[in-house]
Amino acid sequence: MRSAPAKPDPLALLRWYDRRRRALPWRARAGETADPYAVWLSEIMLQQTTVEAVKPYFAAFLARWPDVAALAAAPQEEVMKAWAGLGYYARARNLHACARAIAARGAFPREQRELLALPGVGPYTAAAIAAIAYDAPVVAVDGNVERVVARLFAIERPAREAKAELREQAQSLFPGRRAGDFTQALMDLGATVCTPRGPRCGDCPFHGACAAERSGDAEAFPVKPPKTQKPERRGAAFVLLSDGAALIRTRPPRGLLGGMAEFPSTPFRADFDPRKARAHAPAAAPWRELPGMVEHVFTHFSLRLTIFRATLPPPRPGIENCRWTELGRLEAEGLPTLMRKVAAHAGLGLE
DNA sequence: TACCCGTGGCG
DNA sequence: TCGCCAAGGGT
Repeated sequence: MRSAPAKPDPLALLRWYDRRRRALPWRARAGETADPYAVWLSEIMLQQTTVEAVKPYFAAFLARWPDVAALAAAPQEEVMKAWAGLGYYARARNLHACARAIAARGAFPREQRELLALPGVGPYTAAAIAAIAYDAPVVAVDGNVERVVARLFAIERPAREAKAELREQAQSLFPGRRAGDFTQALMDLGATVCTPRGPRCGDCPFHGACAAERSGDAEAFPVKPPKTQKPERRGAAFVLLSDGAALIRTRPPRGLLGGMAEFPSTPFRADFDPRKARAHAPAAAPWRELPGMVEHVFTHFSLRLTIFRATLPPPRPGIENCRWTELGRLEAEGLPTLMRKVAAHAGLGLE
């Protein structure tokens, strides 16, 4: 009779972490205490976002707003501009609201329940802050940890359906000390060894104690839900120029690209009718349809935009809900990537 | 509960 | 080239 498979040893993971932990700008060095502000800021930026994409934004935010009081005192518009290009703009809105809430109450809450009540802070982020900044005995479960745990225990259901089980199993691994290190160790393991594709099981501190590895196909976990096709939408954007300036406006505060600057545009729709595009133009002008389209892929649809361009002689007219921005200052407007593509397509630079 | 919400890099 | 996917949260 075969011996029972080894159980995962959490202390082996901590030993691995002590050797292989990543040095990250928001992470305290070994033995030092993390700054709650830096932990919170980084955790918000890292939501669904890669480490490399976050690094320059984190540095810029920390340099400009070195503590939560400074961020709370900033105009929301400035925060949105500084966030431009990072995506998921509701995060920036919530970040600012959260900074004001924290400044108003005087300090970061330490309790997970209070953290959870903050805007933009969900179950993962609350647990991460509690564990990393305050050493609370909780395991934060992000996509990395879900993957590690799904493999360790060969969980057959997709992560979406198995959230509760994944959290319970992750928490069951907690060794009872070094909570911040343990959570970050699981995440580092998922990011560098137990990767979505091509996991390096031979380098894993759980080698020999992982059910997915024993199955012979660790990569098959976590089980993926069936993929659905991404629909296509279309629309048009209008680039109006006059006397060295371009016409822009601010999008509504919620929804797609909420609160971000844009060139006046039609709604983006599956049933967009190009013949009616000109009816959405911000002003009467000698509009010319440019050849080609701007293509962009969002989370849940892909977009093809027709670009219209026109030039008006000075003086520049006032146009409702819009403003003129000098071409040299377009960069400082904090255009989201889609609108940077529009600018480039219209020959305004911003490649 | 499902759906909504960006972006850039990688195999 | 293109689908996949990364430290999720809000509604």
